[in-house]
Amino acid sequence: MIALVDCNNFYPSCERLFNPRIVDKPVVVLSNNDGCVIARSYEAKDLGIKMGTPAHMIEEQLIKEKVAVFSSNYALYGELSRRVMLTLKEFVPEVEVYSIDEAFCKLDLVSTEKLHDLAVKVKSTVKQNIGIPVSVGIAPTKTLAKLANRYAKKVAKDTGVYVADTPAKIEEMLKWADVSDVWGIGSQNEKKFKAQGYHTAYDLLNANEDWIRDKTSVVGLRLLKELKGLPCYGLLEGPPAKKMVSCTRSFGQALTNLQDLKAATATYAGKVGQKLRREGLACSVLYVFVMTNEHRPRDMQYSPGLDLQLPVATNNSAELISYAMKGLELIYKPNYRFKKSGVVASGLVPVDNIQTGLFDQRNREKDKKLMGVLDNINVAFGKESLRYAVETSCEKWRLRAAKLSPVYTRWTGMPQVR
DNA sequence: TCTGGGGTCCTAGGACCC
DNA sequence: TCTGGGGTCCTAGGACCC
Repeated sequence: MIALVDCNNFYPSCERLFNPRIVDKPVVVLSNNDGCVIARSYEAKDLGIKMGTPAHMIEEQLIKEKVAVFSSNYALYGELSRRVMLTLKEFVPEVEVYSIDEAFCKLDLVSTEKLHDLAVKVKSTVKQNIGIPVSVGIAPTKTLAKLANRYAKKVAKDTGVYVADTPAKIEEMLKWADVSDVWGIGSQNEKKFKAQGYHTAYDLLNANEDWIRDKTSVVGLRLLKELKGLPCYGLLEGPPAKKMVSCTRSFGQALTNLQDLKAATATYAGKVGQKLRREGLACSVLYVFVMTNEHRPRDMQYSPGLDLQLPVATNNSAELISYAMKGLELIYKPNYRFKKSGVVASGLVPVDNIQTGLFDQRNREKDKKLMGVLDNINVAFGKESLRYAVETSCEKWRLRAAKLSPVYTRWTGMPQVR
């Protein structure tokens, strides 16, 4: 059996933890740049605030309904997530951290009678130790466990736990679930399934496999098997090797001139370097892109990108920045209002496995030391203590984050009592 | 009237996830 | 004026090889 433990309204729950005044109030958390709503408390959901709604479109409602609004504070959420996951690992040895707010746990060693009690215990311990409410769904496969978790949240609310360990309990859940509730069925496939007359997850059990295969490829077939209780996905312990690393951002306001774009994009390239070094990886392909604002149809649109093949795989910020700048110069055209740019590294290889080039001029040992120093200084003295000149910080493109709460889990973010 | 077969690799685009 | 960011997987089709 597999459990899916999922934090309830994770980001709002994190904000509430250090701000008891908003415990019963509607809370929303905004995306980067304070753009749109990406997390809501139950109270905010009840007000009809939808996921992904642009904040500026519901500004009046937020004020009128006295909704507590926060910019996203990933440093805080990441730390609380880490603590929740540590607590889970005290109960179960095999835990797959699936995302910032959920984890699969393998429960093969737990007898059937004890599953429910264990789930209840996990839930109360996380609440007691960390302060974050979670729901637990238990079932024979990952896909069913996801569904059981949803069922626990929406139907078995009193306990927040649902154990789908018998055919009857699985059937009850499948008959309740809309096809769009199933893990792996997004909006496109929802349309296809419903047009064919499949509305609930239960309807899918008897669906024609050739049809499923034709419309949704092997992905759909696996999903079907999982719904029938035949596991296709095992527990993945430890994160799988990364295939790409990126840093892309919308700007606080549109940028037109090359210098501003360079400043922003160089910063992203530097960040990519940092991330690669943290993972012990180097990249052999670097993709750079800029984008105009597609939400402004009357603006001229131009969203080019360019792949650069690097002669020698690298994670050196200076080198990545210089390639990114070269790419940017090639794709840049004046007079467009650019809203976003980004840098994506792929062709990743472990650093100790880099093929050196015959004509390579760089002193890579020296580079490595320099990057080590750069990273250490930035860890010790805060994020951007040391950076390359081209990464000039600039109010024009800097993200908006007007409603950022403190990182309460750091010394500098501790609430003070006067 | 007739135009092989089998295979690999790469890429763009679509769909999905949180 | 204001609409997020970071990922993964699969497929079809083209290029290329022998």
